[in-house]
Amino acid sequence: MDLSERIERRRLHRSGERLVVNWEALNPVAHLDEPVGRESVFEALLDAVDPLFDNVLPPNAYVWGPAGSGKSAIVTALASALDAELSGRRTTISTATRAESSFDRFHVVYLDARRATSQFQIYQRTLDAVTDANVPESGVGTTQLRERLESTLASSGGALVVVDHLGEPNGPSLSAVREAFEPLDGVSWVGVGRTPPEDLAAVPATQVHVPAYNYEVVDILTVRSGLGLSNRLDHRHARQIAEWAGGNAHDALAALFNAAVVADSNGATRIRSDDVEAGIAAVPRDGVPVDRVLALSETERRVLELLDATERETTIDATAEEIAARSNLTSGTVKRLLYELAQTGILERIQVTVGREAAGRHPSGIEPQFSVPTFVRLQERYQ
DNA sequence: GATCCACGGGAATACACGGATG
DNA sequence: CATCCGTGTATTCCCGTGGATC
Repeated sequence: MDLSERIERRRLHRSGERLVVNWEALNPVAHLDEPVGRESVFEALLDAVDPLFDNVLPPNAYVWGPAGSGKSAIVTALASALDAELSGRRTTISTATRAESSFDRFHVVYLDARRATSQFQIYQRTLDAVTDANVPESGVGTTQLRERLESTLASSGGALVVVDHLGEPNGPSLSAVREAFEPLDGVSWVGVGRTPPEDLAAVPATQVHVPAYNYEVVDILTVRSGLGLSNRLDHRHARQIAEWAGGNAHDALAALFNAAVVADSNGATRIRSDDVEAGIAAVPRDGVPVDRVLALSETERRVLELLDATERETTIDATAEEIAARSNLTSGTVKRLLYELAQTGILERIQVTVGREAAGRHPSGIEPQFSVPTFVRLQERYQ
């Protein structure tokens, strides 16, 4: 640490200034109101929903692109902007004439398939978004909920439902969304996923391709760190992270977030090279986005938190015992959960040398496939 | 009483390996 | 030498139960 940095640190310490002034700006799971550098994709999306501006339901559509290309950032921004725009005026999209005061208008609804995993959830959350009335969370059948959604849509102005994160393990597929909304009048939907349309059956004809980021990742890091840090992120470091991330904005932001966590916990007032290295090292290549982990059930998240404090390089069996001892779950259940998490890609089974018995199938160990420090930090914040 | 869903528990299946068999 | 078999684990799959909600 050179003298000027010492002085700077002392000054900041005295003034109570912290490295991170806004964690939310660095949060790789959160999106800005105005995504950086995706203007042409925005235009293509607006073309896809263009009939809306003539008060006509647009055809269903499919938005697709690789991991970390900003699909979620774009569609969340678009959905809320469109909904706000359309809430300002009544529409005549629906043929129904019943005049209801507050929710008699067209809605644009954003659904996260990571959280709306069943057909029940899809209806529940959609209905909740288009009505002011209380929508039951359980105790009522899926059919009943669909009927209620149908009549609500008929009396209001209809809806465009954007369903993000399609085709992930344990989540609904594009065809599940089609089946859910096909029987309903007054709904168009936009599916969002990674799968190329040629690998899907019965894809909507309207498609928007979101290509991977390229040079824009540096800009994203610059904008985010500008909002989140009290000291400018060195451009060299931004370039280093972007280069490593190879166009995946999620991974780049996770690395930046981790670097900030390390630097902050060391009391540093700026992000240094070592922080960047550590931040990058904690994000697995071709890993799973942190939000998928945050969307898991409370029990699963607890297991993953405890897993972080567990010994590495040991068998699943031993890991499960250790976690079970610190939770109120049985080791059998923990073991099953760990296996399930491995099946969905959140953990990966690895070869392990310890504990190999003479006979029988070889045990394996497990390794997280997501950015652990990011998850742990966000998990704490969101509790 | 109905409904959805998370848990727990355990049955069924897959795999590894040494030894037997063709 | 290639396959099959038996035994012991690891892993997957499935279903009943109970909490929470309406």
